Amino acid sequence: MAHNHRNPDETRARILTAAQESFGALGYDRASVAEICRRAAVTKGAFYHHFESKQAVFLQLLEAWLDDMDQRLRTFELSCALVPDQLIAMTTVLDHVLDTATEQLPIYLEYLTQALRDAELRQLTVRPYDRFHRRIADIIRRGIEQGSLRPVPPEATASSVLALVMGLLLEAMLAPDSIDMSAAAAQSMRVLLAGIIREND
Amino acid sequence: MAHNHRNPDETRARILTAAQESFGALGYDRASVAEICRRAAVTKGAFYHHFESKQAVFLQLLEAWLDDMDQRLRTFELSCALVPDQLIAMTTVLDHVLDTATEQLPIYLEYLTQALRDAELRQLTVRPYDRFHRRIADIIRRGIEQGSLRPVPPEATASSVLALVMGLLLEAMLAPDSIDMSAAAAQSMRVLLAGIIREND
DNA sequence: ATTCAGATACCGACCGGTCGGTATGTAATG
DNA sequence: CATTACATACCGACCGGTCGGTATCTGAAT
Repeated sequence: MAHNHRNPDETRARILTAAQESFGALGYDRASVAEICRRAAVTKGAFYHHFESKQAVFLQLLEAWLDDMDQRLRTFELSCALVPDQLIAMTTVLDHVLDTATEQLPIYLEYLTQALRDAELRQLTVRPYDRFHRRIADIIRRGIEQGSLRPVPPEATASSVLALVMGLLLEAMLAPDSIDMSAAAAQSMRVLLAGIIREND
Repeated sequence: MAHNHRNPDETRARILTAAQESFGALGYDRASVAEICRRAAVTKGAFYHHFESKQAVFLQLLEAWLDDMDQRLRTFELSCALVPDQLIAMTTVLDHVLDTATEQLPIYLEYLTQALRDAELRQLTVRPYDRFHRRIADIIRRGIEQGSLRPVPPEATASSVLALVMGLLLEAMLAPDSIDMSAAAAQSMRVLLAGIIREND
């Protein structure tokens, strides 16, 4: 091989990138460590020097992705004065998700199914989801306080919003070429908002 | 073995059931043919006598599931005079999915993830999905005609409805013990409907 | 400035085990 | 007796992970 000896950071990064590509293309089980190493132009020795196991690599990727999503959502925390506008604006996060991760999303779904079978892994996966949920519920609460939303139940409504977002994501994966995602997302959010907005005109 | 020699139909059914359980519990890749056979109290010979491959079994289960869903949705075709009531009623399909298949839900997710990667499977999955979509769009069109819905774009709104349903399904898998699913689904649908209903009171 | 010890980074052959699938046999059925 | 319906033994590919070894670097003692 002798690609660029002695650059542990870059080696690590290459392994992670290769793993992400392999997982996305083949799924967790079918993406073999050998394949990942091939793609990263790295030997198994290097792989197991930097990571404890195949699952550890996947976990790292998953956490990084969730952190990225969380950070992105946080940027919209106080972006708009009016809550409805903010929720509409947040749908643009979907654009990024689809742009950068359309290929990777299936493996995160698959991992989710595996996490559902393991109590420990489940917690790890569900916690960020709950964070999203709480964040959105807070936003809705704020909207109710400021009077831009009707007094809907915040938690249940947050569930609806999240469900809508997740569903749109699924839809985009199933029919990626059908329509403009950002428009569809904004439209859907507008429809849903129409039901909870307090009309003051 | 000598369980009940010479009952091909039952053997076939047992294999399918065992496969569904195994896939649901372990996922497609980890659910080995040997494990499926063990669970079905059947040998590999029987398995490969009745089915061409492991994937063929998987495909059969997938088609059966999609057909079942489609049939169930069809029963609501003309159940209610008013379209909003009909859409609310249709959320009860989610009850069935959750009631009878809580254990099997992961495999449904796996159906999706596999379909996302495999072109052939994708078509197979997308077609019924499109059918659902068209069905709902028709219902919405009917609602607009009968005046119970505002003149929203039917296709886009159908996407929103479907996305909401799929998202709720995902949510139920993530947090199955959190709340009553049927209530949450109906509530979400009501919120969404509030945005497209024509108020005439 | 040189040496050298120990840590770090990496190599690649190899291991036990599992996998989907097959070849071949045999017993029941019609 | 031909066909169907299984059973059993087995195959080669491949899997995640290990291990003994090597190359490269760091830093402290000389």
